Amino acid sequence: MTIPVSLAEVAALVGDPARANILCALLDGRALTAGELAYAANVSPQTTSGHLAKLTQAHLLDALKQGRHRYFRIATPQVAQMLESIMAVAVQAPPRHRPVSKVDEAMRTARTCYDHLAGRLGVGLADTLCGRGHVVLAEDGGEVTPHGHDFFARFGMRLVTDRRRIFCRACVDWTERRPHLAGAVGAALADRCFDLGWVKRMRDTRALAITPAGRAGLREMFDLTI
Amino acid sequence: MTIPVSLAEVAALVGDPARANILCALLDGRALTAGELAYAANVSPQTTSGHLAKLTQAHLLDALKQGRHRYFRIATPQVAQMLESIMAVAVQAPPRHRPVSKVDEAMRTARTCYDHLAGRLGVGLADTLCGRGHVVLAEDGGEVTPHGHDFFARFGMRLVTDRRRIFCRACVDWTERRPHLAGAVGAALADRCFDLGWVKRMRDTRALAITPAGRAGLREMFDLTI
DNA sequence: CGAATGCTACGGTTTCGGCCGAACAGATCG
DNA sequence: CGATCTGTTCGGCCGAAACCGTAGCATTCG
Repeated sequence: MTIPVSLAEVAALVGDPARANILCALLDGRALTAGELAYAANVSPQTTSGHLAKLTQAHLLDALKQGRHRYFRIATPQVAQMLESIMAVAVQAPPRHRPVSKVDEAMRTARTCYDHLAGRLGVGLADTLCGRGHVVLAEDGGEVTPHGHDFFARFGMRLVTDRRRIFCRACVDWTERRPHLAGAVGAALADRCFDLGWVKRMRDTRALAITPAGRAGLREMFDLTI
Repeated sequence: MTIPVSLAEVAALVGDPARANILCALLDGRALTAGELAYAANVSPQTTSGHLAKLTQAHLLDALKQGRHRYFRIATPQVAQMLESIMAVAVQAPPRHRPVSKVDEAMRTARTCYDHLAGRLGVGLADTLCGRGHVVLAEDGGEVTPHGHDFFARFGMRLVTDRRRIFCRACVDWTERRPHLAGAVGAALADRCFDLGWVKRMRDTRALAITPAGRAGLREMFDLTI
């Protein structure tokens, strides 16, 4: 019975509100300092320090020392996927009171999800790609069609055939409750959108701003108006 | 900031040892009574009752009343996948002291994982299928090749092209630390093995017994000796 | 070299939640 | 209709852990 024990240990780590805030803040893949995370978690730096120690000891986070700062980031893609899957359950579990805040509204439009795009933007892209037969998505998997490979190449995406992350994966969007594109394909798509200057990161949030160029490009290439 | 809150709530539910035991006991997809779950969780029936109330209220479990018993089971495949992904992190997170017990040894050989096969058996099947080019597996996705479709048809599996679960999925095995077959294909493969009488469930555990017929069949069809 | 900054270590307080004993509600059976 | 079994509710106990204040160590800057 050693399995449930470690299961509970990891889940308990995520189960604390302050630590959940920290992990969510790191979900866009960037590395943040202990101070920034303390602000994100709404607790004092001392308390945050303790939490960060636990999270790194359990190898949920990586710590990177740089000068008098310490940068923390999600340790492995598995950890990010774990958090995603918990969120997928969390959003549809309780039909609870869920007030819409202003920040949430921006997040709902477009945001990063570890290394790919989510929100209305992410779901919209996935819809278009599905509708045109470039990809096929289901709740727990996905596939790029030959047409899709051609299209992605024309779009300027380099699909690396890595041994560890070949495939595209569906990730249930926790605001739209429908799948968006994740995995290697999702990451490449997001990279390309950043390179083209279609979207830009905003300060202090995972929400993304869609630039005018992005608006035009999305309409032209993907029939998409957000 | 409503997302991290619900994230923490769900994770905290899984984060209690007793509840983790309950969820693990239900991971093979069967429905168990409150009493059986109390035994599995190693706590009193009263305590278990409280835990079960919380889990069903959060829609992690389904409750089914039948006579004077109440049967509980995992509510949705998403919940099962969430638990799998947490375990995937849990096993590789701490290089901790991990004593090998006897029960664990049986589990390590062959067991069910929600609705598909895991352990040395599951990993071995995945290896063979990969090696022969019937499926391609990566850490976060998978694909059935045309040859694979033929082979599965010859093997007597009915691959339903359901809109919701088309694809095959890799599930990182927490004992072997390598992927085994999950998703619709994994479930169909497991079903076929049960139908052929190759494996049988054992009492009070998710471990599986491989029958003599199974041993022969696995060697003949899959070059596999467990 | 002192001062300021970023982070961590320690102690004490407080709150939260798991746990069991006892009592209660339905269902089944003789 | 009592006896028994399964499961739930209530009340009180107790331990674990989250939190902050104070203090201490490293790094950078004036």
